[in-house]
Amino acid sequence: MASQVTQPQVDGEFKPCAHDYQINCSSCRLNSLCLPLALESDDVRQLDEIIQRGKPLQKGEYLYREGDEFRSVYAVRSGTLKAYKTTDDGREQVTGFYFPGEILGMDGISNNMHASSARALETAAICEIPFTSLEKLSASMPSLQRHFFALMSREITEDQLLITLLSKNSADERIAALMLSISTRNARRKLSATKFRLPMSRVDIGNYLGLTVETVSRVFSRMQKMDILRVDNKEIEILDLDNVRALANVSS
Amino acid sequence: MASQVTQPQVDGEFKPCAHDYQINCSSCRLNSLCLPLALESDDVRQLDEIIQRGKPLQKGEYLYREGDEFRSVYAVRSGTLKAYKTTDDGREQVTGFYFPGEILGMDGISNNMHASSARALETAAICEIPFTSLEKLSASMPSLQRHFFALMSREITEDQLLITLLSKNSADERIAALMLSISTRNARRKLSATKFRLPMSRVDIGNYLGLTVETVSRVFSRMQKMDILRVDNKEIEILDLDNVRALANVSS
DNA sequence: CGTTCCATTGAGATGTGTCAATTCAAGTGG
DNA sequence: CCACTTGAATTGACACATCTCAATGGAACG
Repeated sequence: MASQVTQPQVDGEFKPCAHDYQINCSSCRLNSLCLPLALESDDVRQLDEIIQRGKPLQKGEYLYREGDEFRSVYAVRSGTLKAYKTTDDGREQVTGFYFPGEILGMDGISNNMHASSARALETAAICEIPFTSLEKLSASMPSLQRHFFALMSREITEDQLLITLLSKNSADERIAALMLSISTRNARRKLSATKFRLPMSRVDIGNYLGLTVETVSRVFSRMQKMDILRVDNKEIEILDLDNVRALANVSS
Repeated sequence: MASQVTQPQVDGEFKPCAHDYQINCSSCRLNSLCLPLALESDDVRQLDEIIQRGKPLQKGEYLYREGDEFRSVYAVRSGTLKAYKTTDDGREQVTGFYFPGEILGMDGISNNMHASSARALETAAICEIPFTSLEKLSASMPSLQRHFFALMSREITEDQLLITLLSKNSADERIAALMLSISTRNARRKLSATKFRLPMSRVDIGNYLGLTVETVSRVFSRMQKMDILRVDNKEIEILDLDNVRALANVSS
């Protein structure tokens, strides 16, 4: 339902990243992270043609909702989104955060219906990739097919990492792992690996990591006291990356 | 490494399910659950040709190990397997149990390397599906491509279900959910939904669900006392399926 | 400047883990 | 066939990490 409107429109608050919204894959500075990763420039052009670029999503807006018909997968161009499932008794489970260059929506393929909801944590620009077109293109473009298989496989391994985290690790370790994950993903985008702003609330963090808000808060305080992290509301500075890595104690 | 030997060989203990190990997809009684699901009979024949059927795995034997080069995905024909990751500090995390008709190994695609290990919980017959062949076939067979995308997507949604379970549910709810899952999967194979033998140990169950053996045992005892389950070592009888469903409180 | 939402901090409750002992089941060798 | 060994499962007592409930503090916004 609340998916993309195709008319581009520049938004005030979003200006800092003042790209043309009709940018194409070839010139997108994320193309080394995103779907075009494995493609020749000629293939990129074909991919480009099926991608729909809509107006940015505002904070809180839905990209798709659980139960919506599955039509497309989505690449984040700027901003951050969270994906979450709603359990039968109405509680939420955040299943992932998605940063620029990352793909979401693949859980909808199996039932032709989105298995989770996705909404913007801040203003976000999205590339919509209609799935039937992607399928057709994949059939004639082995590297794209392979790359898309790989993307889905990566989603699986990442979910398994989270499963391990939830199943085996303490609150401190979970928070450390999340900080490390965000740090790593920032670094891939050539942003600071040690200083960043969390786009999500403490509630979302707790929800994602299977902890209460209070515990999240206490862990942050504790780590601050131990000079591992500097926490100022959503601003995070990792003071001792090795220590965070040791605490997280996951390969990622 | 310890993958399939292509020479068929009938194994004594395994006799109860006395199929010809050179069975093909068309005549496999699982073909309505497995990869051939969405295929025309002509397509099934082509799929058949790329599938390698090896001699059964004995209890405890590896199908593949974490770090092995990724070459194939695998369909379970009989028996049960568990997949698990080993964390940096040497602990295990069971990420899934695989019953007949189910596919495993897809987490290896993204890095051309298996991200988890898989071993037989009991004697198990396996169909090996070389991935490069599957890719080629998929490119020319849209329904196969679509179906394989769907399978991977299902793996993702199932992992997300487990994430929710681990993050939000009590020990009782987790056990109930697992019992329900096994029950449902049994029913799909036309087996009893209420009476079955657990192929995995209490340790594996606890590991999978993020609980200690002791807790698993206590929950079983508690449920037995409440006349929800009858537990005799690995033999389980669900006495009150509705109650289990209510406890599990997951859609699955 | 008040309202609202989000984050922090404290005190006490509780579910699950830890440690330890016992029972049970399944081989194995004499 | 029985004693012995070994590994799996159960049960109990206690500890502790995290949750719950409640109050306070701070930031954002109209």
